[in-house]
Amino acid sequence: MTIDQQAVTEMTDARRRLLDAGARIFASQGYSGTGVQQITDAAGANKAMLYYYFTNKDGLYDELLAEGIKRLEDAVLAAEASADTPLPSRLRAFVGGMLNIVAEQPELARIIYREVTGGGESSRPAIVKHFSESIQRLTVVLRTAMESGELRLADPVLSAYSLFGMPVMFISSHFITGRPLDVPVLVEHIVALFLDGTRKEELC
Amino acid sequence: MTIDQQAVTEMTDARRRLLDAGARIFASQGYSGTGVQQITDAAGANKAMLYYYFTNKDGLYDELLAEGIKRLEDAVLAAEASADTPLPSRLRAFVGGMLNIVAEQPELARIIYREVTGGGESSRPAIVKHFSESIQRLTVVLRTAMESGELRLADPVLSAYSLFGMPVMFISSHFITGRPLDVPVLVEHIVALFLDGTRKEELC
DNA sequence: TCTAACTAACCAACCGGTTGGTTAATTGGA
DNA sequence: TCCAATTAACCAACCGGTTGGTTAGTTAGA
Repeated sequence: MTIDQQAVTEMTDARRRLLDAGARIFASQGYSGTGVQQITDAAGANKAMLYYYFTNKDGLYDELLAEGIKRLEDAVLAAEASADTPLPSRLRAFVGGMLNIVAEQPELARIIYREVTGGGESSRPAIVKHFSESIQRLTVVLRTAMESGELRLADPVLSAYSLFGMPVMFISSHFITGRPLDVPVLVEHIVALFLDGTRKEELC
Repeated sequence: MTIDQQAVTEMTDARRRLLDAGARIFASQGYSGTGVQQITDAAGANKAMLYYYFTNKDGLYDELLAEGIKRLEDAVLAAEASADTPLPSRLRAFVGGMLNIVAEQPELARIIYREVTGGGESSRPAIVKHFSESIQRLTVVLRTAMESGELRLADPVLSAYSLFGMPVMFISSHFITGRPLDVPVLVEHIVALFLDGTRKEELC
């Protein structure tokens, strides 16, 4: 058992180490700012191993992007498990999902959000696709809520972008300042602001 | 007159061409993704000229950052000229200022926002400083409005981040999709959402 | 003549990517 | 059971090209 496990887990050990080192260094230095040698050194592997497992630098990067996107989509699906709960809790699940990934997988998250916020050097199709699908999915939720009278009539697409922008802002700030994210507090604040605004006197 | 103007404007002509080309290429490819040769070729200048005028690649980049930050701060100051107008119009001035710079100086704006959203390879001090000052300035406005009863009591710092995040999201989306920004519509939408939220039934 | 503006040619270091080959385990046929 | 063939995993050395940066010298206008 121990032998088999070692055989299975350690066989592709270098591969995993390359992915981990790549995630760490790409996250902090970006794509062009990171050298292949730097990754393989950090992974304790020979440079040729990167080409053996990932064909080239882009291959490693793409696999990291795919891993990150999969994580994000899992969170979206989990949030959609709350599809028949009231709108506020659905929004909480969505926003909380976004923030939790950053807390759990900060390096993958940073790579992804660098691309999402236009920091990428060339817009990767996989990112653009995921991003526009997320906005669209959120748009549908909001439009439905408008039609059922839960939300007032407004442009659901613009509303989706705005809601999306708030957690992204906190995430960006977390990356550049290094300060921790208090997820429950942020979720509550964002959803409350999105639903009820900040003005005291409301038009009744 | 023409001679003097030419002397003044054309003397440092290569310098300006380098700045322009640098802005264009850094904006689309990022710092590490851009080569010095690429800039000087695009500027129609010899490579050594970049070192003559800016000492090194970083010098050019820093000057572009400074130029962009100055632009942003001019806009903030212009927005603060409306300091004694009602809160909604002050917010409109602030958000409109952010969006207008993107429309007017898209290349400088993209370089700046790449840094702001954590897309930079290393957090440049000038950017972090400008960013935290902007948030702080907005926080003061919101806190004052809360104390005077215009806004309901909430965390003014979190509210400032959230308000900031909305235009930034539209800006990011504009950079990656290339779709134009409809500034007046976005300003109206963002300020309305920030003040009154999206919910239909309000608690009175 | 003096100096600011400009250039061609050059450099070491590094880039992403390849090569040819070694090692150790796995497989399959006699 | 034993051995030959195959395979996955790994590595040192190297490739052509590009990087940021330098230098020594030229041009042209005041």
